[in-house]
Amino acid sequence: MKAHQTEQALLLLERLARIINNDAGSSDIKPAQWEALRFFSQANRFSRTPSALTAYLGVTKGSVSQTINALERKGYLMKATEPGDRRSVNIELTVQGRGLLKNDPLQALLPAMDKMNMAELKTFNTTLRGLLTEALTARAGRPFGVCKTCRFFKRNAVNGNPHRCGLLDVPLSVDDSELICREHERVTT
Amino acid sequence: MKAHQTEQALLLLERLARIINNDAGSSDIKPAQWEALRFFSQANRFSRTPSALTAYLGVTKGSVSQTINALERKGYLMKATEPGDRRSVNIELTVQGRGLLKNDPLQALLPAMDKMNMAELKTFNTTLRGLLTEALTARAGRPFGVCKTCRFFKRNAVNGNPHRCGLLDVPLSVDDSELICREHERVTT
DNA sequence: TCTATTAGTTTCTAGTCGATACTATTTAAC
DNA sequence: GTTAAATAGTATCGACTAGAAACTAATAGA
Repeated sequence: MKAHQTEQALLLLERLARIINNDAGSSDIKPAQWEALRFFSQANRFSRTPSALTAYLGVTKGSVSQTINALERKGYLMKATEPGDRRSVNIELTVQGRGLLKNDPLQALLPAMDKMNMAELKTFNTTLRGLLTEALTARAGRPFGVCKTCRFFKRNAVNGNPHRCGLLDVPLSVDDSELICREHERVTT
Repeated sequence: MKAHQTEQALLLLERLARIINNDAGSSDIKPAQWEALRFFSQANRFSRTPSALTAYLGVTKGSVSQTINALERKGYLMKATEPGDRRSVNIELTVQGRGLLKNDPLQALLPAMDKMNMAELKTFNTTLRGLLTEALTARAGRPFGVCKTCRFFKRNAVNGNPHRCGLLDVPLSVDDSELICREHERVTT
């Protein structure tokens, strides 16, 4: 009985995954490019680099390099050498890039989510997080996550810059603390 | 507050989707080829055709044709002309093809699912089904599903062949009724 | 019968992805 | 303080994926 439900879940997940992953909408942006745009729009300043995207997506750096080049060619992001470390590249979305995200095809799922109430949504998220963690550990990936749920996050450390990252030992603005970080380690409640 | 949970759900879904969709495991089988294998292993005899897979995946027939050719080349399936309609092709997995599915990389998610109890699993499935339906109607896709949950399914119609499909007006074995059909329309309880 | 539809294939172009080999820069070791 | 190792990224190759468009062959309909 439970085996049947499990089978169903896998089947549903697989189909949903395919649609989410594959539906590039009507624009000239391919699925992998959408994922890059989404990531860079949500990553904090330590994570807006090709290597962070590489870790996030779990693909090789060669693939990421090409995807980023394609987006740069199309004018949706810009690359700049990091002053502190001239090996690394900082990526910033252009106005066009941010504009594109307003029509993200992933938003097609919003109506279905609106039908859920708060409790259902939370349960759903917990389940998804469990599955994601399982899948990530199976391939030795990092979970990523926003600063304020990280074990290195120090709230109200100094005034002026309200928060602080205890790992990198740098100040964090309120905006920073809402963004995704490659160093994120979930706090173990 | 709810907006935040929704955002989280989308983020989680996207990452999980990427892993599910993209993890081809260690074999020489690519993601799209896995999906084709999974489909043909679960499709009933009306649905083991290139066009059914085309509808299921929501891609163009050209892509499907290539994927099927690749699998045939590798010896995981066989094509045969349908006697009744010589335009259409019937696809049958080979022993090697079925053997491959025993090591489906999607099984990496099973441990996480085992942690769920029956009620959680059912809730999860309902949620997924809602999302899938939403996503499918947005792109005018068919839901597919197993015969016994179809509105055309007639239980115990005749003896000998216990069940029957009311749409195609053909007998169905017990095995048939457990398989996925392209004509499936969910019964509206 | 002539036409439209349906099932599939082929070819083209753009992009994805792993693997491998490569450059440039920083860090660590001695 | 130079040399070695690690890190960030790029370039190229081959296999695959995907949509688009042009095509063949078979069936269904007017």
